[in-house]
Amino acid sequence: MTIRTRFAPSPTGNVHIGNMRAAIFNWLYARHTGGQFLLRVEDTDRERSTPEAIETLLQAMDWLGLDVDEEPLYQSTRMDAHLAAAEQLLADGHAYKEDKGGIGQGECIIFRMPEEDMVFEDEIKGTLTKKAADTQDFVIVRSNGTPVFHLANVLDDIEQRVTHVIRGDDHIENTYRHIALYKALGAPVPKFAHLPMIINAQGKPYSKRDGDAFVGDFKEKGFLGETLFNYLALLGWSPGDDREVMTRDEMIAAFELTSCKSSPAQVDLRKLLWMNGEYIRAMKPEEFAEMAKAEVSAFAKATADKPNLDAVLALLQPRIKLPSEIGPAAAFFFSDDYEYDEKAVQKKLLKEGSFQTLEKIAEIFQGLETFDEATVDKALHDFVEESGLGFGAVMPPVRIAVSGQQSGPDLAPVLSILGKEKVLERIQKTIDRFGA
RNA sequence: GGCCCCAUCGUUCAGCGGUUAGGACUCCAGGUUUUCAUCCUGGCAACACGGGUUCGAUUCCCGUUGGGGUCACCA
Repeated sequence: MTIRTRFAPSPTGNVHIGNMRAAIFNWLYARHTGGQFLLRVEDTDRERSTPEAIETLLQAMDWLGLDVDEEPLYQSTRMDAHLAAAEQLLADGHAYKEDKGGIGQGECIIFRMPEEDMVFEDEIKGTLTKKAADTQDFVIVRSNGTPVFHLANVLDDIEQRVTHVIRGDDHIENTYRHIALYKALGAPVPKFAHLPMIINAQGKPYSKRDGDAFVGDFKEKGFLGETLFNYLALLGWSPGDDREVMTRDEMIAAFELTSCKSSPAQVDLRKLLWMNGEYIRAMKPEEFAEMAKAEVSAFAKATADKPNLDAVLALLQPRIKLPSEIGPAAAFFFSDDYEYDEKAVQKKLLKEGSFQTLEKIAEIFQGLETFDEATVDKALHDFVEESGLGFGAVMPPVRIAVSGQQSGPDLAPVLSILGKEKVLERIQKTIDRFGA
């Protein structure tokens, strides 16, 4: 039997990472078993299920690489089928009508829970049981004639021939109802796997009400889809060994429902950030350049004598964890208008001998035939040695002079990329400005 | 409150009766002969508690405590 899993979100606003994590596990399991991964959009709440929300959802899935094997099923198209099933349930004596009062008017259809105790084998949690006395009949069709979640959800899972329902463990209580529904409908009961919740920094599960942790937020902040996928996959699951940064294929190969944990996990933004850095460092230079394009577009093309962009990016790639760090780090390469970091100036530049040093360095650079990295590096080292000043007295002033910063990539390549002329110009400018 | 689920370093993932309880993130120290980042080395840091079962429990069972879920004509 081909395994079929599904992701069944209601497109009400943004999808939070708890939901998306469930989607990832469904996808991973389908891919691992060579099965199919399906999408069902539970858009029966017309108020909140807007086309924009659906578009946002689809984009988030695409960003994470969660490809589906069949056209999405839109639940709103299934209302007739849902109601027909409710009528059948009524006819079979599995449901009855009642006026429960309340705001509604008239009768709703209520499903009759079986008298027996219930038990099922959860793929993750193990044996789960419920006494008949602890279950209650529940509404499947509202008095206004619309189907309720439980009915629609089960019917659509039957329609999509879902074999494994993998969802958050906040659905455990629902599962007893759903199993009863499957049986009353005469449909095979799928396997269930209940994932532990992902909790926020306050220890509370993410929910629709949470104002943060939307998938799109992570994209906007510059996290890569691959990073979030990998990180989320590791929340509640592990390959059983010490691997953490893994390729998609490795995760697919290693994924098992039985190796999922059943205790909740908290998102650690610091580790996510670290992992993003890992993915960025692993990028091919052209991929990194593509990503950086937007970050440097503001200044990289405007300058006629701009330095080699590829060289700058090569210097930056190992140093950043988010694309947003590229712009600020690259700016001084392209603009002479860089700001001088006040603290750096105070601490490292306005020191005894700094300006004499800068003048000497300028003199030495002036005499260099070529200005490639190795030459510049040698010149710097030779000067340090001959002058007896030490690196700490030489490098910082030079760095501040050409970049305004007290930290950054290795100095020699920075100088080489800027070019002799620019470097001399900037050293002179710095002396004029602060050395008087 | 009833019912249900959960419980290893601050976080995360290992451990599935006998281990110096391991890896990763974070943090700290040192190194890679300028800084920051990377990289390398080392370090700090955990089995919630109490009973059992057992020659022996982090591991199995029960209870306590703590956390969470669920009890809708929401999904």
